[in-house]
Amino acid sequence: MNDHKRPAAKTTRRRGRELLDAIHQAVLLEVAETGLPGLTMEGIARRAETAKTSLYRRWTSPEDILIEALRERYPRENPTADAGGLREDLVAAIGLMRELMGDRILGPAMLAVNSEAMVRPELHRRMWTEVYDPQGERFTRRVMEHYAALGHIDPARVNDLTADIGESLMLKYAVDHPGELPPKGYEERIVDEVLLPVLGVRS
Amino acid sequence: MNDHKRPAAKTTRRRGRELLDAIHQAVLLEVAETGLPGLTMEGIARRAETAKTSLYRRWTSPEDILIEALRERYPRENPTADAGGLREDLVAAIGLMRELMGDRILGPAMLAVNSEAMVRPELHRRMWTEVYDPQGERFTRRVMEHYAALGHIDPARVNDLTADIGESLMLKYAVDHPGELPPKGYEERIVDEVLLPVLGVRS
DNA sequence: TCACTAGGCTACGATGGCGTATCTTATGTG
DNA sequence: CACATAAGATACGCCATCGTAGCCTAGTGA
Repeated sequence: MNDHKRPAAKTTRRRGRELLDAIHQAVLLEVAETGLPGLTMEGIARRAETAKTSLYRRWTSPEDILIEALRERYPRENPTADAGGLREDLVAAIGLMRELMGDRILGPAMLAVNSEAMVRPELHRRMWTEVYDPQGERFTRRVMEHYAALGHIDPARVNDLTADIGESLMLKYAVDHPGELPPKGYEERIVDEVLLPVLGVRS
Repeated sequence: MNDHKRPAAKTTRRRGRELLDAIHQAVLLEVAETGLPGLTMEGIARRAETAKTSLYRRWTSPEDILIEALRERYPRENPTADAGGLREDLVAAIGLMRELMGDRILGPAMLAVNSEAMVRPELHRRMWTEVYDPQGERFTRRVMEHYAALGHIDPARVNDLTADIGESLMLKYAVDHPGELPPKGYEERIVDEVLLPVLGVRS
């Protein structure tokens, strides 16, 4: 059954950037579906419609592909502190996390990776050194420090613990409601009912 | 080399409770080490030093064994509200979570299960219906409601969000510091710096 | 236009888990 | 003490992934 002219889909051979993007896409979809431990070279190859050998030529493990994909795709948003006052900036900072969770591809992928990272410290370290660190992060804290410097809030109230509250509540929501996003207005509630009181801002 | 009395280790054939306990122990250790997706009938059998067939006789999947083991071993502590006043009770309630995290066997096992559950809603549901629900839980909330009923705090401040803060911060600590326990005094900081201000208790 | 390179295809033995069947034997009960 | 039952041991065919080898070919750029 060998045609002289095969169907276009088969004759077009992707290379370089195009192929790389397809593989990155594939590894993210794959990990979202099967979980990190279920991530396999064959699976990635199947989904990317490429050959296993092509993968082995460049990477030595599924995890390497994944980390590379994440490093490229992970959002590097620049949080504009002082965009709308303390309250709005806090809401926006926490909202960044919702955006990530809500991303149809990145969201589930990050979830899968992070849940593995809880159990594998090396992976956790790797994510920080190879994915998160290059970007910065810690938005909420930056916002808090900004307004503390302006004298709007007591600097003593800004620390590792208080800066973590917002993200931790979003995280817990994800843990308690797998596959769901927090309801509309959740960030606002976090800010109004928790963060502002903690920062000593009276409503 | 056949003594009438062989070495206890080989001649003693465990059954019933004794064997069951060994299997439960094995599945917990196993899942802590390999993660839930790595959990396998053969692995459990090896670790429990029993035969794979003995496992298949009673269960149909590694996960079933695990859930059963968790249901039996999961602590069913009765939170004594009103043991030492609002602050102390809150610290104690959050401390229950540390106890669990610190348990050398149950801690890692729960971690592994929960991280999988984030990605597998059915597992999440199963944990709630078959492990958590039978016990009650929601300690922090119970404490808060107790003192709200006494008029010590504003009932309006007690809700799903505020009741989650303590556990969520402990959870985030676990996520950010795999394999570590929060430092001594962490629960106290959570209560003093976050919960009390949120509940409107002035320090 | 031609040669080189990157990508694609197939096959391979190895490993390890799956779930089942079959047989042997220890152990507590009646 | 004999027996029914629960536990242990061994073996099987099946399947998926592993990582590598060998070869083929499309696309690119000199």
